[in-house]
Amino acid sequence: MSIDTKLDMQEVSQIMKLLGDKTRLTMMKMLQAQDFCVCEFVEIFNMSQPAISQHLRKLKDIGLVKESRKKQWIFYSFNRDHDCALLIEELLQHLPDQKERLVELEAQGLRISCE
Amino acid sequence: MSIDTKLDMQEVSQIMKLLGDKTRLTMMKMLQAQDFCVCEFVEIFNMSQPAISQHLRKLKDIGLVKESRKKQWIFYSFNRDHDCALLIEELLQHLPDQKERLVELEAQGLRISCE
DNA sequence: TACTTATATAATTAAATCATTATATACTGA
DNA sequence: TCAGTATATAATGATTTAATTATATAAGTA
Repeated sequence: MSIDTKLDMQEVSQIMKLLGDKTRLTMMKMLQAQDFCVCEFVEIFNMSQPAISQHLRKLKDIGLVKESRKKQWIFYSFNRDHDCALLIEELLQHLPDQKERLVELEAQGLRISCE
Repeated sequence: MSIDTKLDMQEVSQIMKLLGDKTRLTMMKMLQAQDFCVCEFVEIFNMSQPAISQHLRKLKDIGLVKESRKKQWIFYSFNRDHDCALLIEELLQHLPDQKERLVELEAQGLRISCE
């Protein structure tokens, strides 16, 4: 049932703690589908920019997301190389996709496309 | 990939928050294999009885465990009827079994058997 | 270079969390 | 009924968490 050799209790509980916040859990669900930059999340969650930055930092510190700069924006992506990536992806499968949030963002013309 | 129709973000994040504590996560892993009573957990985790009771209460309040009295003991069991039971069981599969803890408990003669 | 936009960090505060001690409740058996 | 054991609840305090405001850094552009 698990491809990973068994994971560490300590590590998994820390990750669960991070996913125990609705904002971060939703972020991860969205990042499973595509990358987002900070300012998009600010709009999506209607939350202050530092609050968003701090959530992303926690996710980054524990290795669940990676960041990469593109032009003036910093995009965050799901880190599928993480030890617990499989566990997390399984978990996220149980959650509703957040399409409406993306649709709304696009409707407001706030989607950042960068290529 | 999921049998459950999609779960609620709010509910899942609350559950993840509960599993974000190493003691509770370990409890759930152990309860996946068999039932335990409070005093066994007190020994296993080497923690005060009220601390254990309060962890179990949180798990019970959110519906992850059920309790049943047997003689003077109260046994806790994994509630497989919970909405999120499947998700949780999947998650727990990734964790190492806690056999050593049980072995140690038995070695100390502190396992409560009740039938 | 100076201005604007995007993001990060620091300081602060309110609320939540977790363990402890003290106490109450409930069952068992003499 | 009383004593002992098992468990729950309440009160308290230390620590952590998550948001805010203020400020710093870095890139883009006129």
